[in-house]
Amino acid sequence: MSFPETFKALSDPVRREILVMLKPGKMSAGKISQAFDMSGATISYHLSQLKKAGLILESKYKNFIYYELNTSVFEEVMLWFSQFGGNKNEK
Amino acid sequence: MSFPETFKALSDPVRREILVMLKPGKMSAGKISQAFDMSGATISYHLSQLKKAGLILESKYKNFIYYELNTSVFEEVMLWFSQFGGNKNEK
DNA sequence: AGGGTATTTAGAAATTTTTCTAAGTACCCT
DNA sequence: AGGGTACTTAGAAAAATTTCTAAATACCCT
Repeated sequence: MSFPETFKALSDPVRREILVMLKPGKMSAGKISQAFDMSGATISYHLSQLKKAGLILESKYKNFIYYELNTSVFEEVMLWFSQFGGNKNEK
Repeated sequence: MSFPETFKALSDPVRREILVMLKPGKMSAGKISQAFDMSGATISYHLSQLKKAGLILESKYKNFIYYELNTSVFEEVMLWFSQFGGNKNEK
């Protein structure tokens, strides 16, 4: 939820890859896990970090837990970056 | 220089604060150091991380080393974020 | 040249992060 | 109910990061 947490969450390559995987839409923890050569517990840990940072949302259906991007938090981070004038689309 | 390095560099609060301090322009290592309750060696370490990440540039004049933002790398990071549609200014 | 100032480098301690295995929880489905 | 699947939690090991002090480097200036 807090800014420092969000940046910490974004600093790990595995977590960034998860975010990219979620671009098309919801995906279950197990399906996400399959993409990595790591234990399910480790991926669960990364998902919890992303969730704590507010970057993803979770929902349950049957035996599965689905994760999806929370785009509003991305906007906040973008806003932080825009103070450095890096935003070419700025007026 | 590499993407993962850049995100790692941005994950630390001290380093982000340094970046904000550099917005108005060049500043010497010593002057930056004064803003923090840490040894000069520690700030030097953080500056080296930011430099390695390409986020800042260094130049020397007399007995001082000056650091300044390297805005082009910020743009690259913004670009990464824009894939998530977080950029409100996008066409 | 040589003392002084600014900053970095080295090496080690402290802290945090990442990862694993094993065990636990929760829900599905017959 | 009870076996099975999906996922998380706990606890510990391994790895990476942050910080410090002390020493080194580099340049200024008289």
